[in-house]
Parts: sequence; structure tokens; C-alpha cells
Amino acid sequence: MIDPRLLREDLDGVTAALARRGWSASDVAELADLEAAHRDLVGKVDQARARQKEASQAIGRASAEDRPAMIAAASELKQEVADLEAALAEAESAFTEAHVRVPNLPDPAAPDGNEGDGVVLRTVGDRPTFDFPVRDHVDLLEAAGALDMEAGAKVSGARFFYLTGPGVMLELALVRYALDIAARHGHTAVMPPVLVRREAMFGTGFLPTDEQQLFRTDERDDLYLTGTSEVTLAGLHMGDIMDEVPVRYAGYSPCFRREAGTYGKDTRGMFRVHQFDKVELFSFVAPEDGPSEHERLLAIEEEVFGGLELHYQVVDIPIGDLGGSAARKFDIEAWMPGQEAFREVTSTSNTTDYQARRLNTRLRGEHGTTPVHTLNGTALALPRAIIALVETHQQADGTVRVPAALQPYVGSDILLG
RNA sequence: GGAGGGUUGGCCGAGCGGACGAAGGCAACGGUCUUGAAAACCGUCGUGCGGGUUUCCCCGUACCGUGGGUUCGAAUCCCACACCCUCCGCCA
Repeated sequence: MIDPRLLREDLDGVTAALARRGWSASDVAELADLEAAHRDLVGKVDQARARQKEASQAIGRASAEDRPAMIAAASELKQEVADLEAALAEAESAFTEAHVRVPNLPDPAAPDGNEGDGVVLRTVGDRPTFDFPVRDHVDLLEAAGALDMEAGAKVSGARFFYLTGPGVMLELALVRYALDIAARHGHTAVMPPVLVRREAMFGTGFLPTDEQQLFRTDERDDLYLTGTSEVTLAGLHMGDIMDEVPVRYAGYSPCFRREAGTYGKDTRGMFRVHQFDKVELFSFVAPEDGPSEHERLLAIEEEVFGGLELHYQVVDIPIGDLGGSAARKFDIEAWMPGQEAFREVTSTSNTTDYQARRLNTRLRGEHGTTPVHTLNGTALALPRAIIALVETHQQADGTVRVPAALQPYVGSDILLG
């Protein structure tokens, strides 16, 4: 949620910021009106309660003879408070309903535009060349008994896969590689639950707006499957007042995504799937440290992918392509020889105080508390990292060269041999 | 799945329907004492919202797991739900 105070103290600023997200001035004005109406009633209710409280406390001090008349008088105040409270509840839910759907205010530095308008900040490494026919990850991995797409479809449906034999060992090696780098940078490893309650999804901004993207259990339990451990890592400090920041985590968990609305898109292999494993970075920081922490997370991601000796570019994501919680986002897109294209392998967002307000996670300061700032970033999304890795380092005989940084984890300099 | 016991401030813990935002203890912070430290003693010591002075604070209101209810008045009574603990059953 955005700071509601901004609606009265800097309405023009909010209007301008949300205009970059495609919001009209009248939408924002309507929101400001709901906020003002709510605030007005809060004052009235407080005053009515003060009168009622005084009256009932006087009864407590009064003698038995005086009480009946005083109670009769106080009964009228009771009704007055009840009426105002009913009006307040209505105004509050009207405002809240609108408020929770407002996306975060974009960072002034974030580029305008929509998907495809990202600004390439830098390109690292050289595009790999091959003097033999290039195979994509499905061919390479299935030939080596590392991947079984067909079994995934048979047992679970489209966009599910089995990792087998050397595929499993490669994944576990990569996970440990990424967790070690994250740990070196002060991120505590976490294996979180993947089923969460509604509040955690709401707090991280996935609800109410992304309902159609989430798997959910039936009404017996009514839990949501997390699409990223960002949800559970953020939830770790739900409702807390933190004394110390930064606090940093690296979550390792399966991720579940319905991929609604992507029919026919990226259908081959394990590029876009319903379930995959991911190592996710998450930071709680002081407001003024948000931008530098964002750079820090990006640097960790680059260390991970640089160590894998991949060709990649860093993209400053345009506002039209930001999630609702993000003020700014950087993606790393790795070159995938099988597709002859740069494709997204990581994404790091600065969500400023947006999630913290929803989660009610604050930082204790000298002058009271302030919402903390939260940031997240992909250390390693396993399927996509594996795709880029095996396609980039494939050799004529179908084996894959293992980059030096990964060799201690794999225990060999050749894979899928 | 069955039976019982719990949920109070950073932590422990008391709390009679009326003067309770809540005893007491611990921790923390400031001070006195001390060469220094400890001990002792004194003081401070929750958060949200609104308003006022405008940053030293002051006023109002709300919050004792969550949501409802009863009442002039609820931490205290009633109902529902969530979570935790113990025992039994089942189980990786």
C-alpha cells in the first residue's frame, strides 16, 4: 500500500507518479476523496466515544440512587456512537478496498514504457559460437537421462517435468553454489513453507490482484501455494517492529505458478513451467538504504551468473512491466543458444515501503517507527539457469563443460557425459 | 480424529464488569554513587490513527490472539474462529 498521508499532503505528486502507471487523475482524485471521507469520520467517532466514555465513567463514581437516571441518559450516547461507527466502517472499507489495489509509486529513475521497452544497462561476456549443430536443453538433457518432459505431462499435465539422474545432481550442485554465494554476502539460508495463508499473499501484494496466477487448496484448508519464497521470507517479519536492519535471507523452495494466460507461449521444455525450484534473495533495510541494497542484490545475481560463465545483459525494466509492489526492477537476461535469444533468468525489485505497510513490518527509530523497505531478487531460478548453462557450454559430443566456479559442486569438469 | 489446558506490553507474569494502557519482575535506556566496573538507589520505558503546538511535547481515541455479541461501561461475561501446549489414536 502507498502511504495514505501522501494523498492529502502531495496529491499532485501521487497523481503524476501513478500517471506513469496509466492511472487517470480522476481515479486518484476519487481515492483521495475516499481517504478524506474516512478521516473525517474517524474524528467524529473519536469525539462521540469521548462523550460516551466520560458519561459511563461518571456512572461508576455515582451513588446507587443517582445511577438509573444517568444510565438512561448514557443509553442515548450509546446509540449515537453505534450510528457513527457503522458509517465509519462503511467509509473505511470503501477506502481500503480502493487503497489495496493501488500499485506502488514508481521510482523516478525507472524508464517509461511497456514490456519490450526495457533499457539494456550492460551486456556481459561474449555470445557463444558453435562449429556443430546447436542442440537445445530438451535434446541435451533428455539424451543424457537428466530430464523427462513426457513423464511430467503424463503424470501432472502440461508444463510439468521430471528431473532425473544427472539432472538432479546438477540442480543440487547449483543450489548449493548459489546458497554459498548468498551466505558470503550475509544472506541466511532458509527453507520455508510453500503453503501459506491469505494474509501472507496479501501482505506481499499478490492478493487481491494476482488471484488468477495462484494455485490454491480447496476450502477444507484454504491455503495458497507460493509462486516465490519472497512471500514466506517477507512474511517472516509480518507484524514485527524490527530493531536492527539490514536483515537478509536466501530462501530455497519450490515455486508454483498457474501461468494463466500464457497458452501457447514458451511451450517447449522447462522454460515456463508450473513448478520449479528457486533460490531467492530477500532484504529488509532502512528506507535510505533501499537503492544501494538494490544494487547489492543485482551484484550478487551477476556474481552467480558470471561464475557460470554465461553471456547476459542487465535490463532496467520499464514501468508498464513492473509488478504492483515494485518501484523499480532489474532483470538479468541470459543468452540461450537453443532459442538464439536473451531470456529472463533473474529479477530484482525494490518494493520500498509497499509490502512493509501491508505486512505491518516497521523499523524502530529515534522518532518512532517507520515502515521498513523490502527488496527481493532471484539468486537462481533452477530451470532457466540450467537451460542457459547446458545450452551455452554444450560440446559436439553432447556433453557439457562445467565452469570452474561450479566444478567443486559438481565434482567434475564435464556433465552429461 | 478424540480429551483437556492456554493466548495480557521486548520477555516473564498479576488482573475483582467501573478510577486498567493494564500490578510486579526481568531486560533496555538516562542519572546518582564509584578511580573504573559491578551492586544499590532514582527516573524513563508499547503501538496505530486524528488533532494541537510544531519536533520538547500536549490532547482525544483505539488496541490485552482474531472477529462478533451482551452492557451506560468489557482484558474481565457470551459465541465463533485461529494459533500454542499436554495426553490418547493414526502416521513419514
